[in-house]
Amino acid sequence: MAAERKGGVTISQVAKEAGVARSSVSRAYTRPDMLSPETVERIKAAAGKLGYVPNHTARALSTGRYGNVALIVPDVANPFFPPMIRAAQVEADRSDFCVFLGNSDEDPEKEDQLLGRFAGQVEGIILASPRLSDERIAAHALLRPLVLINRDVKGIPKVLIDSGTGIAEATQHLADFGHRNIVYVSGPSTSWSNKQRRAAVRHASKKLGLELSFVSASVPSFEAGLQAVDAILAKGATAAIAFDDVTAQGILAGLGERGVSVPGEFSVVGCDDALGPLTVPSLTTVSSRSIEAGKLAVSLLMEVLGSQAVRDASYVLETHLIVRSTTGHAPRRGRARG
Amino acid sequence: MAAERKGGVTISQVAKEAGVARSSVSRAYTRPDMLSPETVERIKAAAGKLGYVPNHTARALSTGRYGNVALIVPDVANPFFPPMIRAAQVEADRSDFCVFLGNSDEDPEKEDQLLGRFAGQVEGIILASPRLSDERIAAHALLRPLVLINRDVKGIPKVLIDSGTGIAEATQHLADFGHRNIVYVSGPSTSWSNKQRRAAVRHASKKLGLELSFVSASVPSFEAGLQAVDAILAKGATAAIAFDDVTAQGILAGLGERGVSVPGEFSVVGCDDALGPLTVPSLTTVSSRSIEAGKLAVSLLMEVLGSQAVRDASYVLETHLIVRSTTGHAPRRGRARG
DNA sequence: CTATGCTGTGCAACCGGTTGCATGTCAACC
DNA sequence: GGTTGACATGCAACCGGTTGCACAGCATAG
Repeated sequence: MAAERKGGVTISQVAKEAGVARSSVSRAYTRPDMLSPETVERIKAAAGKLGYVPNHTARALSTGRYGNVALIVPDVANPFFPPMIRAAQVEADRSDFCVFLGNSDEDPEKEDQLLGRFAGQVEGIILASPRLSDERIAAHALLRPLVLINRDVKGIPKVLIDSGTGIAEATQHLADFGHRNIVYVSGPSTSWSNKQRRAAVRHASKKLGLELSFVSASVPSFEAGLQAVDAILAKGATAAIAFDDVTAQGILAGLGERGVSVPGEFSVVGCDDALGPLTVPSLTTVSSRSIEAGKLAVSLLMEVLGSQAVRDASYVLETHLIVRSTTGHAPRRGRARG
Repeated sequence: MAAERKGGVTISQVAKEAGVARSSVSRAYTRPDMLSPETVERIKAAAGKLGYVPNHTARALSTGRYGNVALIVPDVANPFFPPMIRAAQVEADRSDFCVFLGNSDEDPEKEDQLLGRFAGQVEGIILASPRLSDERIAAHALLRPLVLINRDVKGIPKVLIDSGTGIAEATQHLADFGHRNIVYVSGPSTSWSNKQRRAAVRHASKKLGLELSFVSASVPSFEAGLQAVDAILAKGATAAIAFDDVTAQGILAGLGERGVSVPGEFSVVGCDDALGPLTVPSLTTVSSRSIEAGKLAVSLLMEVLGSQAVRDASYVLETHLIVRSTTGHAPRRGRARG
């Protein structure tokens, strides 16, 4: 309870107060079993009296264990990431780790820089949906423990969200509703997730005998979705599966503008469940499991830090379709194009 | 380009390589003007050859300048915060600072803990919309530089988003459309922003001669908005201003369920512009300026770090109404209740 | 030609912890 | 009863930088 001055109480002050050596104070915290119970007691009492708090930084310097991890994402403001960040944060907390957050702005260069800046003060790094090349990722992984989310690089531990399963369900769902001609509105070509989703919808359509076309919304945004609508309608489809929810919302807005009712005349499926049931009408989508991914990535990293051995573990999270209000029966006859 | 081993190159190795003392290597980076240009040159060359990178942690230990700041928010996943976090991140980056992110889960206790955990390794902390008591905040501020966002504690530098101006515009906007009876759907009672918004709508209504009632959605969530709808309609109002966009979305959904058309029969205004134009119909709302707030808070913190003197600066950000599609003319006659 | 001052560099202490090793104590064992 | 060993604690070096001070070299002033 003593009034602490700026900078705080040090181990030496506690040692003096308790009448022991500095090393004993240190051990009272790190290996109390090495000391007699009474000594520990006495030291803790002195520490409490002085308001001592171990200095994270000093400890890190001598042990090399920083007690920090970094999480780097392409865009904090993309609704896909915040839940993941939050989960990672909570999980790290359970191990008494602090989380550095980095925002790469979708820029590989920036990502590289951040990796460097954090390097000196974290024990491990989690890279979510990295835009960096496989080579650079591998190079960084050589220097310090790295865990990837939604990226598959040989030899590096990773957590993958398999949106393929959910997309397959979505395709089946549309087929069940009688849709015979659908469109996949694809996202960034460099995205691992986009590749996976595209492949899944193709595979499922083939199996179900649906006619499938592709429309590209190079960046996943509301505007891109909006602009894709004409191309989508031109394909003569009655339903669309979008790369993500934000794109899907754009598509919905575009359909609205053109007087196409959803789900009466056209069905739309999103991906990532980034918006929840918040929208009107609420979007049928594929669960993202980003929360579990964040949590898992941290615990995987902790595992790697514990034993050097774990290298190259992979977790794959399956996803599922969440049916809400933007999908319904295919219109009786292929609808007249507006 | 030399192959670095885990742990990295140290100042001593560079010193040996360059044939100088360790202190000179240090000075080559921190105060090159103290050294002859050739010496600096030689040291940098040696450093480059060895792949030396100054160790952030060691430097922090001896200087007390950590080069890190912490940002603590109540809920990363609340769409209000990610843009702010992102902006803070970017701004910190410009000063070569790294950002720790803390998530308090809306829990004062947790917030206190985080503050403690970060204490040892950051130079300053930004507390966004804290749930902590004024006393605890003041206590922490005594120990280290603190900047607040959306909280007004005497003597502590802060950035306030004045949603009052935007709310006043919203009220005027509704009055212009002929609404005479409106409802404010309030948020958490402990929230500084909620108090402010409530006061603003009251003040504006009085000035404009509008009839105003209150409905409480204790937590700001989609469900809370949904559940508030009956109470709102019971007031006989033709328009509602909600504490935030998420609540507003809930209200829209509830109105939809009851067959009340928006904006034909009822107008809704949100606050924070957290969802952008993504929704259908797009929400009329009050800009949040959370991006500027994040940026400003960091630069204010940097200022405080630079000179001990700045204490107790305040920035106030005015907000404005963003008109989209959920507001319109009041129905001719007070609508028949559903 | 000696006193004075400036410049560039090195020495060594320090930041606040951790940890290998040495020392001292005491009980158990042969 | 002296040896052995377990246990508790202290000493001092170390982590990788920073920085006050001392000192050497040289130029300028008196």
